Amino acid sequence: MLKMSTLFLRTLRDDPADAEVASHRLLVRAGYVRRIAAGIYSWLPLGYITLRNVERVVREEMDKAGFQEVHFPALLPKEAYEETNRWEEYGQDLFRLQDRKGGDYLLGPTHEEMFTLMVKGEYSSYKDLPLSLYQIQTKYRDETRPRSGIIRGREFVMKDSYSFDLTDEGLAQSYANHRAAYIKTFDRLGMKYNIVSAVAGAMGGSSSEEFLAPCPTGEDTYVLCEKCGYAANVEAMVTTVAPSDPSAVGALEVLDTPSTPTIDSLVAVLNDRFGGGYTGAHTLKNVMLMADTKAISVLVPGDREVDLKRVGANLKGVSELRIFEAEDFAKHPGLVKGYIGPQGAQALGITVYADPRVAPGTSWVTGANVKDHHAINVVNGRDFTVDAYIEAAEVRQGDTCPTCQNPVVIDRAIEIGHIFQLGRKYAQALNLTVLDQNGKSQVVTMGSYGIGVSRAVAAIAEQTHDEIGLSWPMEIAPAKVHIVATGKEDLPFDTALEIAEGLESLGISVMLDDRRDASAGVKFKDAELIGIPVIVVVGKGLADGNVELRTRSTGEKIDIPAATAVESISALVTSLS
RNA sequence: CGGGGCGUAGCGUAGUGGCUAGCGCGCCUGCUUUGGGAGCAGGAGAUCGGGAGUUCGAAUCUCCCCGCCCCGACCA
Repeated sequence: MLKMSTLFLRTLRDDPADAEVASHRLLVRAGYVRRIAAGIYSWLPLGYITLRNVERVVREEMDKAGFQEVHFPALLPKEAYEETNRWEEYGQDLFRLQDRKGGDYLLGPTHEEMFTLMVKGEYSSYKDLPLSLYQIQTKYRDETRPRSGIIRGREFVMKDSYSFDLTDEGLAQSYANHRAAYIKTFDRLGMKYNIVSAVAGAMGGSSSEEFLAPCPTGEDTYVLCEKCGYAANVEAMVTTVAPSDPSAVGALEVLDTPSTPTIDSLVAVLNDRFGGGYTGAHTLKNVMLMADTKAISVLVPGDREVDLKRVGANLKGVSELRIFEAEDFAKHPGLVKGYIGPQGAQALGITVYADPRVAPGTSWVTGANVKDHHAINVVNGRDFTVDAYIEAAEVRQGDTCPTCQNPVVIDRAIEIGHIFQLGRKYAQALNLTVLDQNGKSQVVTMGSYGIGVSRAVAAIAEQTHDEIGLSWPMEIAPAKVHIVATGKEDLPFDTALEIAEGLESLGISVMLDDRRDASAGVKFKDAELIGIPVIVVVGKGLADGNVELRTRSTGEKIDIPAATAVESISALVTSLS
């Protein structure tokens, strides 16, 4: 039983000045966490109980799914990470340190290497597979910009699992098992979430999905079709375009269009000359990018910007992507800034990528590759060649759903889980093989699955709080019932304690506000701020033999007889669970 | 890393060159009060983020450094 007279807790009347998002503000005000440094937090008793409750739910669901818990150190030698090249690749985000002998160590940002090596050390037969292992660990990433309190910290608690299979089909099954376990986990945690397609990324995994908790302060943007339920990370959103018939389009014509280096200026001149009817959507924007050391051109309709995140996510094997700079133009004298067209781009050694909207047969107004000149009736496939199609244009509210053609909405969310099929990258790099039925050595295929445990605490707070404070789902609240004793006589305090003991004997956790010196108002405010789902007030109602039962989330209040309070409270707890 | 804001007691803050750095919350003592962040009286608590400089005098002006928050870039 948590007794507020002795609980290590101090609530704050004012919002902390350095907290902006609700979860951060309220978790600090209600005495759950305290900031130690940017992105680094301490957990006070109430916060730590809540965090452990989330951990407990996650652990129970992983165990139920047949995954086995192990535990690695957070402090790791660099060797394994060198073999997979991540000592370098992870860059500045990796916390590195040295021991007294000058040996290089890191604080684990994720543990693919260690799991792979652990399995390699123990197993060597296909008969041992499939296998799924997990851990709940403190992870360290030296984020460029930690933010939003514990939503994006530099130290955070994560559940990471890894599956090991002989075949691709086996991996697909392990992936499905994890997906199902995640659904159960997040349902139990009382979260609203969407499962969205994500981009597998440069490592070539075939399937990847994110569990996103919708919330206005979330940092991930995703697309949702409210009609058919299609959901995708913005990077993974697919564009569908009806085919177009170019036969009616006249021949390419070059126009003298002085001083029109921007889409707007070009549209104005076109409308002036042809009597209107042109918009940015009729023009073709040619954005020049450097993909590592290669110059590429990306074609999008003139009314859309190129979304570099989408291009980067969909361009395989490119590590750095950036907009052309002055010196890049200097190296490509064939490109006339402001008047670039895709006609003949390949002859200049440029690879042409086009957004699906720039479909074969579509006709455009675009640069003529001559200063102050544009070309009209420029047809894809007739007047220029696209080397590859790639999702490149920004996604907008109202774009067409790829499965049902309904307009999609764009929403913000917090990423609380990510599952993906890793494939053989790590097993290959670290030489994790098993013998198959034929005695032949086979590289194992892996999946990797993560849940942000500490982040989930914040995400739940974001989704459930109201103007007056936190409001936890039953499963993770620091206690199920918060009993407030008011008045100056002993009776309410004695009665409250009796009820509390009665509940605890039924296995219902209780926080008892037994402070003699705090006024009723203070206790009520604290109870609302702390957010335990059931609040019981034992005070003046006792004169009529009653106590008051409140539901935190709805604000509903009813009087119940004190004599049968334990039963009534227990029933309410059950109904809210 | 680019842009913006900020740093004064545990928390929220006032104080643009001049007296002992002010106020509210919280904390301690006493009395009173006890169903919506009570009242009165007394009290403790601050090297004004750090360093250097200008000045008779610096929380206040100048320079350097550190830290924090927000937007963007970045984030297996």
